[in-house]
Amino acid sequence: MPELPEVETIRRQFDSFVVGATIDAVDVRWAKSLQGVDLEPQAVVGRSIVGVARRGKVLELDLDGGISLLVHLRMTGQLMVVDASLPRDAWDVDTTRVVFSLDDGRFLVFNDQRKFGRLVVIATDRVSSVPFIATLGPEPISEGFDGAVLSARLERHGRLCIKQAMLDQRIVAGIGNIYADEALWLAGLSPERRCATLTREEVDRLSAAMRSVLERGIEHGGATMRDYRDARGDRGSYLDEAYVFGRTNERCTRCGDKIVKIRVAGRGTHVCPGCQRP
DNA sequence: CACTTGACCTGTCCGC
DNA sequence: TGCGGACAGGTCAAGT
Repeated sequence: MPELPEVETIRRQFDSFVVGATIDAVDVRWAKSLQGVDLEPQAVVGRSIVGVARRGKVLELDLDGGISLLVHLRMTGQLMVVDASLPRDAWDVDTTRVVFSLDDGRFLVFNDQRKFGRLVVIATDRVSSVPFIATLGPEPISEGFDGAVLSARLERHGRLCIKQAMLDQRIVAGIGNIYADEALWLAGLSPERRCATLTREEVDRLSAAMRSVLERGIEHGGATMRDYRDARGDRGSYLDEAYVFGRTNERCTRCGDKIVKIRVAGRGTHVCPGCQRP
């Protein structure tokens, strides 16, 4: 379940060792995985990767000629760059959906067990019109993000519980189930609190906690439950450091209470009953 | 308009 | 052992 830190990890890797390469060919194994908007998916062939960006959980590869390749990994998607020296059966597996051949002999491989991920080929100046980009809220690790911004974003959603609001990409971009639980623990807030009941001081704490856990996630190369891999095929180690996520029945490092897993807004949610009181 | 449910997918784990 | 069903989770479309 790649969230902001996982996608940012991949973005940085692409920035350092993929930008400059040219796509020589595309092999599509599952047609729905790669789609074009007003363009054939094959429009990427012959183009070089000139830049890479991230918007929320979406990776944007900018190609020359004004074309972009958007990558949304959703739950089980993996985007890896493999060296030509690796034997093909080491990386070409039955979950491989799309393979891009690069001009330097490497392959850009999209694996996705559950086929939820999407690669979208679109004109760069039309990227903002793609549904999963168009409605994105502010970046929680950007310079200007603070309690005032978050407070304004929550204003119209007073009856929503705070965890559900955090998962809504229109309110804030890039947070998923893992980092929502982590940020709420760090801020000492119950995920079930209604947005309208949060004081300004609590929203300040929460905005700072979001930034903190996301940056910590990036430092650890993201979080791997089962499927997430970075561009090198490596796992992220954040869950070794997690405060509550995946630590059901373990002791809270802050108050010693036993961490429990509950259900909030239909999602598995990890909380410390001691320091996240409703 | 706000909120909920279903669809998209496949693998894993649980209980019977 | 075998099997049905719940669950995992991000987003959009459709329904209430």
